[in-house]
Amino acid sequence: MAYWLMKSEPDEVSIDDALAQQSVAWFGVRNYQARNFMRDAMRVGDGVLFYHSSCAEPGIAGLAEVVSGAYPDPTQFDMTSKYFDPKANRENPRWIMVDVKAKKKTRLLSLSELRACKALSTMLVLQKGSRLSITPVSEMEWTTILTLLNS
DNA sequence: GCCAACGTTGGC
DNA sequence: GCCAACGTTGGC
Repeated sequence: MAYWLMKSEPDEVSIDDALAQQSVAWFGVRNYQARNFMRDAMRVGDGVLFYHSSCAEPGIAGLAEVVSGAYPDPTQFDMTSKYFDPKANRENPRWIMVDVKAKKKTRLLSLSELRACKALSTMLVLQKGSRLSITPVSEMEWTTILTLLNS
């Protein structure tokens, strides 16, 4: 059992949008490191911190769970999609995704609050210049965040 | 909209 | 394999 932080732009898929669906297909990841995390390390049942990025109030907005293994992201083949990749082909897909099920909306644990918590200073998402949309979260970080959410 | 930081591309 | 140029991310 591992833990992850996954960024979503609430204008595209917010925690409310995700809760309204049975599960959310995490399409659109176009970074090899993030892809490799999904492909090589994620397992069904892993815990997910649902993070709102590129918005007025960035931060953790909910809890979710990985509910599928990795499979090809169809938007790479869709010429009308902004995620279309001309170098991808069906025989050898470049980009994959997983399905994520939102479990609950939490209070907004803002970026500033995360930064203020010393126990969370190791979080990859808080490192200077970090842009990865999917990052592993340690068990200690996960536990600390659950505690913060209940306080 | 700005801009720092990072990732990717492609010529050499 | 190097590295300049370009594109993207994402907080502010």
